[in-house]
Amino acid sequence: MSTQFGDYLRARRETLQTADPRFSIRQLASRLQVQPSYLSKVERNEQAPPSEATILALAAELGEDPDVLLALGGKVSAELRAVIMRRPKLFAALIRELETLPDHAVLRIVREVRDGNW
Amino acid sequence: MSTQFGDYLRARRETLQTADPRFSIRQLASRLQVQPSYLSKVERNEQAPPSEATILALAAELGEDPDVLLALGGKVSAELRAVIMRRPKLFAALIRELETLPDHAVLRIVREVRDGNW
DNA sequence: TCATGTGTGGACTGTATACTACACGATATA
DNA sequence: TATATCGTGTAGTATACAGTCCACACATGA
Repeated sequence: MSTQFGDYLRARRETLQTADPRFSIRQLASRLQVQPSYLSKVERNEQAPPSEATILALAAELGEDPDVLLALGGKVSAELRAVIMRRPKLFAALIRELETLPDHAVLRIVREVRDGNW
Repeated sequence: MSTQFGDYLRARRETLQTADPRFSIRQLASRLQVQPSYLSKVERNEQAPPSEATILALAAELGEDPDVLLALGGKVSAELRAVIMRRPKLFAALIRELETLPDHAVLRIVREVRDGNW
């Protein structure tokens, strides 16, 4: 298992906690509407990463990028999946093509599309 | 529910069956290593679409595009998800940017990347 | 010392997923 | 008229997912 999620979450939460007691497991769990013991287990990788909805809430609370946190949890957002599934052939070809392309090249595409050069 | 999957599958299989008895529910199910009653239910949308593995086997048997069939089943392949999860921020930005871009423009990107213009 | 807050342990739960097993009646074939 | 093949109906199942619930021990501050 990607034992990453819990470690990452714990590190991030503990950092925030030093400056703000609202980031104790208990208080954070309460805002996420889950049980503290559950969150504790997730942080210690005793429990698989939460659902997409909970991870998104978590990202919002921790000020993290939702897509990154979802990826750490082994997920891709339903939103992105929906975009792909609308034109599966097209996006499958694209993603496979870009798999090995370096970051800066992909970013250039993103920017050019955004600037309307297409 | 996307009542599409079953209809599509049934139509495709029946077409093939007219020319080749190997495409009866029973014989096809046998090659897929599932029960015929299960496949029958899937075709009549009485049962949710199968797992990714079974859909991929189905696509191979029917000569269909795996990504398209997966999409009809409401899924995105683990392979593509893995590519996204390796660079979630990058691919999330890209996919959202391309969401509304017309097919031909996306295809142009695919071709240009393939031709090494990046 | 007592209330409050902290993290954690153990057991259990509801729902979904992805099927199987077996049987039935209809149809076609020999 | 056996035999085989067809599609389908009913019931049941194993596993994973995404948590809950309650209890415990420790620490801190009033």
